[in-house]
Amino acid sequence: MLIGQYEHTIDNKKRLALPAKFRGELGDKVIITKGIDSCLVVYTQKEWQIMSEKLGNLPISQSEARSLPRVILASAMEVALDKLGRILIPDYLKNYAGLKKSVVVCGLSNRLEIWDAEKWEEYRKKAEKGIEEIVSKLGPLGI
Amino acid sequence: MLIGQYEHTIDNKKRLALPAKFRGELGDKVIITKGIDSCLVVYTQKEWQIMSEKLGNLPISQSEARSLPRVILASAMEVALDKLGRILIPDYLKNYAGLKKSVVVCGLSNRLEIWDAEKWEEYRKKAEKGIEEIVSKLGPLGI
DNA sequence: AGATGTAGTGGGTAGTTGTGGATAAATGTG
DNA sequence: CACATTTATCCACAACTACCCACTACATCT
Repeated sequence: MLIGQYEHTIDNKKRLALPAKFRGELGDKVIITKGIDSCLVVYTQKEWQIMSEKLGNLPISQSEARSLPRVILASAMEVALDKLGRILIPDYLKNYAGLKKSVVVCGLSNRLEIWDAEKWEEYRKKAEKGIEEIVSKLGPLGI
Repeated sequence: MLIGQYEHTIDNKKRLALPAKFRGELGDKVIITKGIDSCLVVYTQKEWQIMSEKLGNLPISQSEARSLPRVILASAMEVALDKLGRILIPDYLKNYAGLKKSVVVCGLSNRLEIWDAEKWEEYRKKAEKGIEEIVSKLGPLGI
Protein backbone atom coordinates (compact mmCIF):
# COMPACT_ATOMS: atom_id res chain seq x y z
CA MET A 1 0.00 0.00 0.00
CA LEU A 2 1.32 3.42 -0.99
CA ILE A 3 1.10 5.71 2.00
CA GLY A 4 3.10 8.53 3.48
CA GLN A 5 4.56 11.74 2.17
CA TYR A 6 8.06 12.59 1.06
CA GLU A 7 9.59 15.92 0.14
CA HIS A 8 11.90 15.64 -2.85
CA THR A 9 13.46 18.03 -5.30
CA ILE A 10 13.24 18.28 -9.04
CA ASP A 11 16.77 18.76 -10.30
CA ASN A 12 17.76 21.06 -13.13
CA LYS A 13 17.03 18.33 -15.64
CA LYS A 14 13.40 17.96 -14.58
CA ARG A 15 14.12 14.65 -12.94
CA LEU A 16 12.25 13.61 -9.80
CA ALA A 17 13.29 10.72 -7.58
CA LEU A 18 10.32 8.67 -6.46
CA PRO A 19 10.58 7.53 -2.84
CA ALA A 20 12.51 4.30 -2.51
CA LYS A 21 9.74 2.80 -0.40
CA PHE A 22 7.38 2.91 -3.34
CA ARG A 23 9.65 1.49 -5.99
CA GLY A 24 8.84 -2.14 -5.48
CA GLU A 25 5.18 -1.48 -6.06
CA LEU A 26 5.68 0.89 -8.95
CA GLY A 27 7.71 -1.32 -11.23
CA ASP A 28 9.89 0.26 -13.90
CA LYS A 29 7.24 2.22 -15.76
CA VAL A 30 4.43 4.40 -14.48
CA ILE A 31 1.70 6.61 -15.94
CA ILE A 32 1.70 10.24 -14.95
CA THR A 33 -1.15 12.61 -15.65
CA LYS A 34 -3.09 15.60 -14.39
CA GLY A 35 -4.98 15.35 -11.15
CA ILE A 36 -7.67 17.52 -9.62
CA ASP A 37 -6.63 20.58 -7.59
CA SER A 38 -3.49 21.22 -9.63
CA CYS A 39 -1.47 18.21 -8.68
CA LEU A 40 -0.14 15.34 -10.74
CA VAL A 41 -1.13 11.72 -10.34
CA VAL A 42 1.10 8.71 -10.82
CA TYR A 43 -0.42 5.29 -11.46
CA THR A 44 1.17 1.91 -11.71
CA GLN A 45 0.51 0.26 -15.03
CA LYS A 46 -2.02 -2.03 -13.38
CA GLU A 47 -3.90 0.75 -11.63
CA TRP A 48 -3.93 2.75 -14.82
CA GLN A 49 -5.62 -0.11 -16.56
CA ILE A 50 -8.41 -0.07 -14.00
CA MET A 51 -8.61 3.69 -14.06
CA SER A 52 -8.83 4.08 -17.81
CA GLU A 53 -11.56 1.50 -18.05
CA LYS A 54 -13.58 3.44 -15.55
CA LEU A 55 -13.09 6.59 -17.54
CA GLY A 56 -14.18 4.84 -20.69
CA ASN A 57 -17.40 3.63 -19.13
CA LEU A 58 -18.65 6.96 -17.91
CA PRO A 59 -22.08 7.97 -19.16
CA ILE A 60 -21.35 10.22 -22.12
CA SER A 61 -24.51 12.26 -21.97
CA GLN A 62 -23.16 14.99 -19.78
CA SER A 63 -20.59 17.25 -21.25
CA GLU A 64 -18.44 17.03 -18.13
CA ALA A 65 -18.43 13.30 -18.47
CA ARG A 66 -16.92 13.68 -21.90
CA SER A 67 -14.39 16.32 -21.05
CA LEU A 68 -12.98 14.56 -18.00
CA PRO A 69 -11.65 11.49 -19.78
CA ARG A 70 -10.37 13.68 -22.59
CA VAL A 71 -8.34 15.80 -20.26
CA ILE A 72 -7.09 12.93 -18.15
CA LEU A 73 -6.30 10.54 -20.98
CA ALA A 74 -4.82 13.12 -23.29
CA SER A 75 -2.56 14.42 -20.54
CA ALA A 76 -1.31 11.01 -19.56
CA MET A 77 2.24 9.95 -20.25
CA GLU A 78 4.02 6.70 -19.75
CA VAL A 79 7.37 7.41 -18.18
CA ALA A 80 10.17 5.02 -17.32
CA LEU A 81 12.08 5.06 -14.06
CA ASP A 82 15.82 5.29 -14.55
CA LYS A 83 18.21 3.04 -12.68
CA LEU A 84 17.96 5.23 -9.60
CA GLY A 85 14.18 5.42 -9.53
CA ARG A 86 13.78 8.85 -11.06
CA ILE A 87 11.20 9.94 -13.58
CA LEU A 88 11.24 12.77 -16.07
CA ILE A 89 8.34 15.16 -15.72
CA PRO A 90 7.17 16.63 -19.06
CA ASP A 91 6.99 20.40 -19.21
CA TYR A 92 3.26 20.67 -19.74
CA LEU A 93 2.61 18.63 -16.59
CA LYS A 94 5.24 20.48 -14.63
CA ASN A 95 3.56 23.76 -15.58
CA TYR A 96 0.07 22.48 -14.93
CA ALA A 97 0.94 21.59 -11.35
CA GLY A 98 3.10 24.66 -10.88
CA LEU A 99 6.03 22.53 -9.82
CA LYS A 100 9.17 24.33 -8.84
CA LYS A 101 12.20 22.82 -7.21
CA SER A 102 10.67 21.42 -4.08
CA VAL A 103 7.76 18.98 -4.41
CA VAL A 104 5.86 16.61 -2.16
CA VAL A 105 5.11 13.04 -3.19
CA CYS A 106 2.12 11.53 -1.40
CA GLY A 107 1.03 7.92 -1.33
CA LEU A 108 -2.73 7.47 -1.71
CA SER A 109 -2.94 3.71 -1.36
CA ASN A 110 -3.31 2.88 -5.05
CA ARG A 111 -1.58 5.88 -6.59
CA LEU A 112 0.78 8.77 -5.93
CA GLU A 113 0.15 12.46 -6.08
CA ILE A 114 2.79 15.05 -6.78
CA TRP A 115 2.36 18.54 -5.41
CA ASP A 116 4.41 21.66 -5.41
CA ALA A 117 5.65 21.86 -1.83
CA GLU A 118 4.13 25.25 -1.08
CA LYS A 119 0.80 24.39 -2.67
CA TRP A 120 0.64 21.19 -0.66
CA GLU A 121 1.30 23.00 2.60
CA GLU A 122 -1.48 25.39 1.82
CA TYR A 123 -3.92 22.69 0.78
CA ARG A 124 -3.07 20.49 3.74
CA LYS A 125 -3.65 23.24 6.26
CA LYS A 126 -7.05 24.04 4.84
CA ALA A 127 -8.05 20.42 4.53
CA GLU A 128 -6.90 19.46 8.01
CA LYS A 129 -9.19 21.97 9.62
CA GLY A 130 -12.21 20.48 7.94
CA ILE A 131 -11.09 16.98 8.63
CA GLU A 132 -10.51 17.35 12.29
CA GLU A 133 -14.22 17.91 12.68
CA ILE A 134 -15.05 14.78 10.76
CA VAL A 135 -12.54 12.67 12.59
CA SER A 136 -13.49 13.93 16.01
CA LYS A 137 -17.07 12.93 15.29
CA LEU A 138 -16.00 9.52 14.16
CA GLY A 139 -13.55 8.89 16.94
CA PRO A 140 -16.04 7.94 19.66
CA LEU A 141 -18.00 5.86 17.18
CA GLY A 142 -15.34 3.26 16.93
CA ILE A 143 -12.38 4.40 14.90
CA MET B 1 -5.04 -5.86 24.29
CA LEU B 2 -2.89 -2.76 24.31
CA ILE B 3 -3.15 -1.04 27.67
CA GLY B 4 -0.95 0.88 30.03
CA GLN B 5 1.40 3.78 29.58
CA TYR B 6 5.16 3.86 29.30
CA GLU B 7 7.62 6.71 29.26
CA HIS B 8 10.35 6.21 26.70
CA THR B 9 12.95 8.38 25.04
CA ILE B 10 13.61 9.19 21.42
CA ASP B 11 17.33 8.80 20.87
CA ASN B 12 19.45 11.07 18.73
CA LYS B 13 18.61 9.02 15.67
CA LYS B 14 14.87 9.60 15.99
CA ARG B 15 14.31 6.05 17.13
CA LEU B 16 11.64 5.17 19.65
CA ALA B 17 11.44 1.82 21.41
CA LEU B 18 7.90 0.53 21.60
CA PRO B 19 7.10 -1.13 24.93
CA ALA B 20 8.10 -4.77 24.92
CA LYS B 21 4.68 -5.75 26.17
CA PHE B 22 3.08 -4.58 22.96
CA ARG B 23 5.46 -6.15 20.49
CA GLY B 24 3.72 -9.45 20.10
CA GLU B 25 0.54 -7.74 19.10
CA LEU B 26 2.18 -5.18 16.86
CA GLY B 27 4.02 -7.52 14.56
CA ASP B 28 6.99 -6.24 12.63
CA LYS B 29 5.34 -3.35 10.83
CA VAL B 30 2.96 -0.71 12.08
CA ILE B 31 1.22 2.36 10.69
CA ILE B 32 1.94 5.63 12.40
CA THR B 33 -0.07 8.75 11.74
CA LYS B 34 -1.40 11.98 13.19
CA GLY B 35 -3.99 11.88 15.92
CA ILE B 36 -6.21 14.60 17.31
CA ASP B 37 -4.83 16.85 20.06
CA SER B 38 -1.32 16.80 18.60
CA CYS B 39 -0.38 13.25 19.41
CA LEU B 40 0.58 10.39 17.10
CA VAL B 41 -1.38 7.19 16.67
CA VAL B 42 0.09 3.77 15.96
CA TYR B 43 -2.05 1.07 14.37
CA THR B 44 -1.30 -2.54 13.69
CA GLN B 45 -1.60 -3.43 10.04
CA LYS B 46 -4.87 -5.18 10.76
CA GLU B 47 -6.37 -2.25 12.61
CA TRP B 48 -5.26 0.07 9.86
CA GLN B 49 -7.06 -2.07 7.36
CA ILE B 50 -10.27 -1.74 9.34
CA MET B 51 -9.69 1.94 9.77
CA SER B 52 -9.13 2.65 6.10
CA GLU B 53 -12.21 0.71 5.12
CA LYS B 54 -14.25 2.86 7.45
CA LEU B 55 -12.82 5.93 5.85
CA GLY B 56 -13.91 4.66 2.49
CA ASN B 57 -17.50 4.37 3.65
CA LEU B 58 -17.91 7.80 5.11
CA PRO B 59 -20.75 9.93 3.84
CA ILE B 60 -18.96 13.05 2.72
CA SER B 61 -19.13 15.80 0.18
CA GLN B 62 -17.25 15.90 -3.10
CA SER B 63 -14.38 18.06 -1.99
CA GLU B 64 -14.08 16.17 1.27
CA ALA B 65 -13.98 12.97 -0.72
CA ARG B 66 -10.71 14.18 -2.16
CA SER B 67 -9.21 15.90 0.82
CA LEU B 68 -9.98 13.26 3.42
CA PRO B 69 -8.02 10.40 1.91
CA ARG B 70 -5.30 12.78 0.85
CA VAL B 71 -4.68 14.09 4.31
CA ILE B 72 -5.22 10.84 6.15
CA LEU B 73 -3.17 8.67 3.84
CA ALA B 74 -0.45 11.21 3.29
CA SER B 75 -0.07 11.69 7.02
CA ALA B 76 0.34 8.00 7.62
CA MET B 77 3.58 6.07 7.34
CA GLU B 78 4.28 2.41 7.36
CA VAL B 79 7.28 1.84 9.57
CA ALA B 80 9.13 -1.34 10.36
CA LEU B 81 10.27 -2.32 13.85
CA ASP B 82 13.95 -3.12 14.07
CA LYS B 83 15.20 -6.20 15.86
CA LEU B 84 14.88 -4.44 19.19
CA GLY B 85 11.36 -3.20 18.66
CA ARG B 86 12.17 0.37 17.77
CA ILE B 87 10.55 2.49 15.10
CA LEU B 88 11.81 5.50 13.22
CA ILE B 89 9.60 8.54 13.53
CA PRO B 90 9.53 10.69 10.40
CA ASP B 91 10.34 14.36 10.88
CA TYR B 92 6.97 15.69 9.84
CA LEU B 93 5.25 13.54 12.43
CA LYS B 94 7.78 14.34 15.09
CA ASN B 95 7.19 18.01 14.49
CA TYR B 96 3.44 17.68 14.35
CA ALA B 97 3.30 16.11 17.79
CA GLY B 98 6.03 18.36 19.16
CA LEU B 99 8.03 15.36 20.28
CA LYS B 100 11.26 16.05 22.09
CA LYS B 101 13.38 13.54 23.89
CA SER B 102 10.91 12.22 26.39
CA VAL B 103 7.62 10.76 25.15
CA VAL B 104 4.76 8.74 26.58
CA VAL B 105 3.39 5.68 24.81
CA CYS B 106 -0.19 4.82 25.77
CA GLY B 107 -2.09 1.67 24.96
CA LEU B 108 -5.68 2.29 23.89
CA SER B 109 -6.83 -1.29 23.42
CA ASN B 110 -6.66 -1.38 19.62
CA ARG B 111 -4.01 1.26 19.05
CA LEU B 112 -1.19 3.21 20.65
CA GLU B 113 -0.85 6.90 21.14
CA ILE B 114 2.45 8.73 21.36
CA TRP B 115 2.64 11.99 23.25
CA ASP B 116 5.35 14.39 24.13
CA ALA B 117 5.86 13.77 27.86
CA GLU B 118 5.13 17.33 28.92
CA LYS B 119 2.10 17.65 26.70
CA TRP B 120 0.78 14.38 28.08
CA GLU B 121 1.14 15.57 31.66
CA GLU B 122 -0.72 18.71 30.82
CA TYR B 123 -3.44 16.91 28.93
CA ARG B 124 -3.83 14.25 31.57
CA LYS B 125 -4.33 16.79 34.33
CA LYS B 126 -6.99 18.57 32.38
CA ALA B 127 -8.63 15.37 31.27
CA GLU B 128 -8.76 13.84 34.72
CA LYS B 129 -10.73 16.75 36.02
CA GLY B 130 -13.17 16.40 33.17
CA ILE B 131 -13.47 12.68 33.65
CA GLU B 132 -15.27 12.96 36.92
CA GLU B 133 -17.98 14.79 35.09
CA ILE B 134 -18.09 12.37 32.24
CA VAL B 135 -18.17 9.38 34.52
CA SER B 136 -20.98 10.82 36.53
CA LYS B 137 -22.93 11.15 33.32
CA LEU B 138 -22.04 7.74 32.03
CA GLY B 139 -22.61 5.99 35.33
CA PRO B 140 -26.35 5.67 34.97
CA LEU B 141 -25.85 4.32 31.46
CA GLY B 142 -24.16 1.25 32.78
CA ILE B 143 -20.45 1.86 32.34
C1' DA C 1 22.10 -11.65 48.13
C1' DG C 2 23.93 -13.11 43.81
C1' DA C 3 23.15 -14.82 39.30
C1' DT C 4 20.48 -14.64 35.27
C1' DG C 5 17.66 -12.65 31.89
C1' DT C 6 15.23 -9.01 29.68
C1' DA C 7 14.37 -4.28 28.35
C1' DG C 8 15.75 0.39 27.17
C1' DT C 9 19.40 3.21 25.44
C1' DG C 10 23.41 4.39 22.83
C1' DG C 11 26.86 3.94 19.19
C1' DG C 12 29.70 2.03 14.92
C1' DT C 13 29.71 0.44 10.34
C1' DA C 14 28.16 -0.79 5.90
C1' DG C 15 24.78 -0.18 2.57
C1' DT C 16 21.19 2.59 0.41
C1' DT C 17 19.09 6.86 -1.14
C1' DG C 18 18.76 11.43 -2.96
C1' DT C 19 21.06 14.76 -5.58
C1' DG C 20 24.20 16.63 -8.84
C1' DG C 21 27.06 16.34 -12.67
C1' DA C 22 29.63 14.14 -16.91
C1' DT C 23 29.45 11.90 -21.02
C1' DA C 24 27.13 9.73 -25.01
C1' DA C 25 23.10 9.37 -28.07
C1' DA C 26 19.25 11.67 -30.32
C1' DT C 27 16.74 15.31 -32.19
C1' DG C 28 15.97 19.40 -34.53
C1' DT C 29 17.73 23.52 -37.24
C1' DG C 30 20.19 26.40 -40.32
C1' DC D 1 25.52 17.98 -43.83
C1' DA D 2 27.28 20.37 -39.73
C1' DC D 3 25.99 22.41 -35.73
C1' DA D 4 23.52 23.34 -31.54
C1' DT D 5 20.30 21.88 -28.26
C1' DT D 6 17.95 18.49 -25.99
C1' DT D 7 17.42 13.76 -24.11
C1' DA D 8 19.22 9.52 -22.10
C1' DT D 9 22.66 6.70 -19.75
C1' DC D 10 26.16 6.41 -16.52
C1' DC D 11 28.89 7.59 -12.54
C1' DA D 12 30.21 10.20 -8.00
C1' DC D 13 29.41 12.22 -3.80
C1' DA D 14 27.20 13.24 0.69
C1' DA D 15 23.70 12.34 3.74
C1' DC D 16 20.96 9.27 5.69
C1' DT D 17 19.22 4.74 7.12
C1' DA D 18 19.39 -0.10 8.50
C1' DC D 19 21.67 -3.42 10.78
C1' DC D 20 24.59 -5.02 14.14
C1' DC D 21 26.42 -5.16 18.81
C1' DA D 22 27.57 -3.20 23.67
C1' DC D 23 26.30 -1.30 27.96
C1' DT D 24 23.42 -0.39 31.88
C1' DA D 25 19.32 -0.78 34.79
C1' DC D 26 15.85 -3.24 36.50
C1' DA D 27 13.33 -7.45 37.60
C1' DT D 28 13.08 -12.32 38.53
C1' DC D 29 14.52 -16.60 40.32
C1' DT D 30 17.12 -19.60 42.94
